[in-house]
Amino acid sequence: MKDHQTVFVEFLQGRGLKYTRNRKIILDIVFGLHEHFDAEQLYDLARKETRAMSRATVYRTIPLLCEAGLLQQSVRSSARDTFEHIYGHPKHIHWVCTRCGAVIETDLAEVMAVLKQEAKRIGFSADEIKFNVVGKCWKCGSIENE
Amino acid sequence: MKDHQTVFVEFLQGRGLKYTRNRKIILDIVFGLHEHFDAEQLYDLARKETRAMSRATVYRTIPLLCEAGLLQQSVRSSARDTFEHIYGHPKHIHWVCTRCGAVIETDLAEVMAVLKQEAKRIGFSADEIKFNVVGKCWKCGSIENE
DNA sequence: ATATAAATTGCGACTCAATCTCAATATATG
DNA sequence: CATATATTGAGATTGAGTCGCAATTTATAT
Ligand SMILES: [Mn+2]
Ligand SMILES: [Mn+2]
Ligand SMILES: [Zn+2]
Ligand SMILES: [Zn+2]
Repeated sequence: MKDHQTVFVEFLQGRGLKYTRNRKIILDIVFGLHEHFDAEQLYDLARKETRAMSRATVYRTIPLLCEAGLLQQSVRSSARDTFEHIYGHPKHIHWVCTRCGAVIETDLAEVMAVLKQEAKRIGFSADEIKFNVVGKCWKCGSIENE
Repeated sequence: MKDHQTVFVEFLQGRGLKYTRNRKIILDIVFGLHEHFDAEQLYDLARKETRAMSRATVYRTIPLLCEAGLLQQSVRSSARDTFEHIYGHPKHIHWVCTRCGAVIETDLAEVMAVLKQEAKRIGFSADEIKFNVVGKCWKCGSIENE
């Protein structure tokens, strides 16, 4: 399996785009982070690497990473898009607790079998899977009243 | 099964809120519509019923309907939240085509079995399910190059 | 190295969905 | 009717995300 940098470089080349210093910084942060993050967090981290980094560049790089199959929009939280790197990671379900905000992840493998069959049936070629379940985690579910 | 109006009235009562003329208009539109819609569309339709209807009221009523279990945020499209009434409707997967924008729906019943088991295992009480698959529909998938 | 063409960048203005403020109005209850 | 409380519309405000543009960087060719 190619590493994420190779994937990105090849993606950029195929589009006639350049693997620049700023894009490298962003890529490294994205694959160094192992939680969900939003654009602002990514910007803050990138700013620590170099002062020559603007929000615009961050916002412009995110869709490139998504189109390269490296990043994916995840759970939308408090009116912000959040993201997570997906390259080399198994697909998973997000269980989002509406009380404490926790996001639990569980494997999606079992569901994938059913899903692939369904995709074949309707002739759909799937790129991204977003499976979010909203409710209460085990901790918050037992509280109920306060 | 209670009708949606009863559900809403009881929900409002339980909160010490009132079943007003505007809320009734919005509820009726929401359950008269059978496609996904956004707040602006709902506002436009509500305006046809009465001029005494503001965007603020529409935006304020939507979360009430969601909390009552009648409405659910659906696929987010062109930077807008879209919604669909869910009360009395089976859960379904959304297959979103990135080329033509089509949203195909298929039943989620088969997946639900696996999901319920998983929910039990991690002690999560699920309220909403959002299962979106992004990719290309059968029509757009065969185009590829242009 | 120098020249040329093309892509990238930061800055800050801009967009626009969604939220908030607040005074006027509607509603429920007794 | 009187009182208390919830609702409402208008328009201001917020803020995530986008865009235009001139300056800069990068790749490639001479
Ligand atoms: Mn995740
Ligand atoms: Mn639907
Ligand atoms: Zn929780
Ligand atoms: Zn399509």
